[in-house]
Amino acid sequence: MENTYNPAEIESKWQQSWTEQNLYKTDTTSTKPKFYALSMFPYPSGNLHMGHVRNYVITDVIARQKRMQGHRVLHPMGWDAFGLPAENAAIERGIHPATWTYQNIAHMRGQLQKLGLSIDWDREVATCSPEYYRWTQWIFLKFYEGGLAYQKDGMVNWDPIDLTVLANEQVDGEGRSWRSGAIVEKKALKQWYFKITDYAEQLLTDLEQLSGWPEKVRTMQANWIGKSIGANLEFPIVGTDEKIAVFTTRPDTVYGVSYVVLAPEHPLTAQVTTPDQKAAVDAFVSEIKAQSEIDRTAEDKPKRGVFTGAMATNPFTGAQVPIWIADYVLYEYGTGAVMGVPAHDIRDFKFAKQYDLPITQVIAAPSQNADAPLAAAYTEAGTIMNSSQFDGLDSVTAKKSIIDYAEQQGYGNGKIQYKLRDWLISRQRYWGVPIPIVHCPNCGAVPVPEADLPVKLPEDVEFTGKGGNPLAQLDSWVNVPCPTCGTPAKRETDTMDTFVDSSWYFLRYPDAGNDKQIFDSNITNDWMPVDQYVGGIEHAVLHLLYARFFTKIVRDFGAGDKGQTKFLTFDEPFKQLLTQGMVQSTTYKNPQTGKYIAPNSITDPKNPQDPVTGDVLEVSFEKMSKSKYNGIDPEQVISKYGADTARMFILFKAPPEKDLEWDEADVEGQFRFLNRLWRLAIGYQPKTANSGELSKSEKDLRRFVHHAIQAITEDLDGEYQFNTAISELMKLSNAITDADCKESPVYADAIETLMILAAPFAPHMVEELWQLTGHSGSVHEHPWCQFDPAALEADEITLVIQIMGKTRGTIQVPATKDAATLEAYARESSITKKFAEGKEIKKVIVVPGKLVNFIIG
RNA sequence: GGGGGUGUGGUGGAAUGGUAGACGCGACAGACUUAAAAUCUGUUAUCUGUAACGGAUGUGCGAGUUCGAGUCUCGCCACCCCCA
Repeated sequence: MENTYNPAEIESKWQQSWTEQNLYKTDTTSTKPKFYALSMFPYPSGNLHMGHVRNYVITDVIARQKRMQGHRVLHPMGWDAFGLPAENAAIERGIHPATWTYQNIAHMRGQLQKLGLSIDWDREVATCSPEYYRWTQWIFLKFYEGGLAYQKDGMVNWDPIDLTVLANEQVDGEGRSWRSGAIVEKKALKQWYFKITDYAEQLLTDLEQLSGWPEKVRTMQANWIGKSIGANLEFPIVGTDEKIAVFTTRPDTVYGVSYVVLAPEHPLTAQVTTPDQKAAVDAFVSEIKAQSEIDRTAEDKPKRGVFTGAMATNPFTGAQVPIWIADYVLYEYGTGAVMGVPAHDIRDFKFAKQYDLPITQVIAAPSQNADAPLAAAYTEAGTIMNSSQFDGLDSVTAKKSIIDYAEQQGYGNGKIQYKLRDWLISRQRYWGVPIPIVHCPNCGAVPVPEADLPVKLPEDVEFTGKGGNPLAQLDSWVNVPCPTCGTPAKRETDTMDTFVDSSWYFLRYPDAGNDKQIFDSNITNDWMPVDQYVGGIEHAVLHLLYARFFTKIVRDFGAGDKGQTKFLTFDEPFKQLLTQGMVQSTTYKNPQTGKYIAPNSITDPKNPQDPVTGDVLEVSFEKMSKSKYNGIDPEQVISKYGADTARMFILFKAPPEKDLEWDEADVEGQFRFLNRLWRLAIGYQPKTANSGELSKSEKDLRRFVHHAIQAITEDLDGEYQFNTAISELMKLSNAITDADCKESPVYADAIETLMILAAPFAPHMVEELWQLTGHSGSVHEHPWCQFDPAALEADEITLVIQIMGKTRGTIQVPATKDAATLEAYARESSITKKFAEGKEIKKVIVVPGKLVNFIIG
């Protein structure tokens, strides 16, 4: 019998064996309760990194434990396989994007398999395969049919490096592309959009259903949707019949309007501008086009604008106010026009100060010196003033009264506004899902008939990196007859944002092989919603919002002939969400030059110095990345210590939602623990039961075993505290080592329990031990342990004695829940006698099983 | 500026309002060894003390509630994230 722990050998052996046994094939026949465990699928960039490992190991432990607990588990994996890096590889290295992508998938699948994940590979999907994107196109057609996909001319975010359009969600706080990092430009283009704004209210209110999501993610989504309640008010333009509609969240301040602002792009801008202001306005408009949205709207940047020469009437006061254009007003938001109330809005206040516009206060601050002019905008609630019949109302009530009045008088109406804007899905790139539309000179935009799907990507394409979208240059693909009238027509050459692909993949896994329809709704409704979704916090807004949006739309498709009114029977796709923290590692940075230094060029890690300049380096933990030279390759860790050690380390080192600091010494610690576990289990012989009363040490060990079962089961139940679960495994292992009843069946039972409890965490090693210790079948099919509350009862307890709430010592007493008995033991103890000697005991607090507290005077 | 979060030993982190620091890492000491590695044993919050049992302080800071607060409440401070 082999008796040293050799991870490399046993891991590959069991990975192969499990595959041959089909051990992780999804159970589709039993009546067990279902559990859908899902990891966010990876982009096949070429190599697995530690973030992936953490993500998939967490999901795997959950899946394994749920299986042992008697669930039928769906635990699939796939590839978010469209996207720019494949196309860039094609341009740089002359490899076709498909070849590059499928090579990467094959390589990364192999890396994943080395982790010992209990994945059902029969359900693998790749979003770039025609079998998959056929249904992405089908969804698009349904969207189009339902008016949820539409084309619009718009000012779009243009990435000058990737030569494509980006969604708002893909532009970061500095106005840079999330992928290329280039400063995004504004460009007018006809683009395809999804009407996510139709679902804004549902996406907001249904957040309340998501009690299994981190509060943080729900808040971020709510902020992104950005609901505000206000009014559209109309300001007639003096000397014309036109009116300027403004959206405001503060109708209560309408009597304080001192000017009206149009967005520079607003169609009325050109119309109202007077001849003598035209030159200034035109110059300003062209200047604004170059600016990012962030620069235009940030509150701490100076606000700039130009007077158009025209005037508008405030319908409430009859006063005439100037019409301006300004950088901080965006055409896409609201009505593209705002009213300027300098006294009660920070930006308006700055603007008015800068251009010397009047500041009229209409809300009194509670503790304000009545005569002093405002030093800054007062944006809080208060009492209305200078507002005719509304004077004296509090501003919150006045908001509603003024909206009512505006509606009566025909000045405007109440309006709910969302910050969320429609999702721009057009991308001018090759490696994505072709939008299934043909543009016909007679019929306009014509959807490709469902029977003709998929519209396949052509393969004979040249990638030069020049001239934009390669698809648009491929005449043989572009030129097709119109599906309706047969006239020569042209295919849409835009492809879809890859976030479209990942917005519905979780609906496909339950019926991944279906080539007749997107999925059988009975099967998907059976498995969905996902019981536990695990992934990175970086998707808090983008992917998770889009996936929720898609789920609601697909739900509303209806199933017609099946007599169902809804295609999906649930509102939200992900019941529980776990956002795992980053994996960080040591970085060395030269504070003088700001450069990161590779660890292998540092001679003394305890006193790190720049090998070139000799400067003392800053040491910190940062997210692993190539540019910081701090990446740890999962494959190297696995080949050195084995996947089980890597799994244990990553789960033990930090709670799952927190950042994890990679530390080789801690990895070795886990390797040592697995070795101890190995030696412990390998030496035991199952004994036949000996009847009779258990000895004290047997009882103690049994209590320890059942405590561990309880603690680990609770740690894995919903809250997922893997770190404390593993510490319980260690404690149990320590207790077994120290036990002095090694011949007892209790001892054998303890070791067997330890193996079962450790199985989800270190699946290979435990499987090997299970077999070596004479068990048949896989430990992973063994039922999870049940704890016996009776076994937790101790004969003796440790009673804490407190005097005036301060712990003074402990005594061992026979276990009882009776408060009077416990108090009596405590009164008798030498501790109490010492501290309460000669004093009156005024009050006694007894917590059964825990403590006795004496209040003395 | 708004919203959310975090703050505990040398270190990662544990603690249903009930013995703060579980478990691990590191460090120190010892056993084994010619030696090292591996393994095993012990010590390890701070200050202080005795012959010995010990005592005081301690969860960012300051208040409060409570017999009792790392945990609950209020006010600060620092850092992080998201949105402006």
